[in-house]
Amino acid sequence: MESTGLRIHWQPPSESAQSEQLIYGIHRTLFGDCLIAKTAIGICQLELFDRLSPTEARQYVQATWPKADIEDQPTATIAIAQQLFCHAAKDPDPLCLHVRSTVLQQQVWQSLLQIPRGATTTYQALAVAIGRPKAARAVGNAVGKNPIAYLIPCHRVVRQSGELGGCRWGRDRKQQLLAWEAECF
DNA sequence: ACCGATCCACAAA
DNA sequence: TTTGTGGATCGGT
Repeated sequence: MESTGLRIHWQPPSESAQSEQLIYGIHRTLFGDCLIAKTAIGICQLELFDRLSPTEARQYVQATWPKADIEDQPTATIAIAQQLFCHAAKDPDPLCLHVRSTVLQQQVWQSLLQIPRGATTTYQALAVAIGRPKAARAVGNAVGKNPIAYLIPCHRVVRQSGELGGCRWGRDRKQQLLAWEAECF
């Protein structure tokens, strides 16, 4: 319900060479240090870490977007961090995402957006949903490349066997997010 | 050609 | 019952 306003600008990887203006900030949240980066178009990165120092953050963002002109500007991202992990966020501002993806990644990530809050699905089910029933593993790879934590809810995907499955930002964090969502139902 | 946020069947303990 | 192992699978680099 909170994802009513989520517009996504998809960009093919072939355009990855172009340089961009990019600002970012680190913010303390319930789930660790949240790194948020955005372009003029929208949020292009949203990742969670146990701890992320300012220098690490800068290096990390620069490594992810080698051609971009980046600038630490937390005042521009703090509002996003605040509205994200809050039950009572009423009238959340519509957010815009700016993501670069392959065709499969776009299919998979769009499927992720349809998993309701508090629910989970499996890598296998996602594979079936996009018409590639044998590609569970490739789907897992695509899920694992999601650069927008929480808003594109990759944490809601578990193994067919019921095991938790992997997580780019650590299994603990995946577990935390799921527990939190189950709780505030 | 190699690597994965997978899955399944089947063997061994 | 539980744990381990090997093979199938397939997109990304």
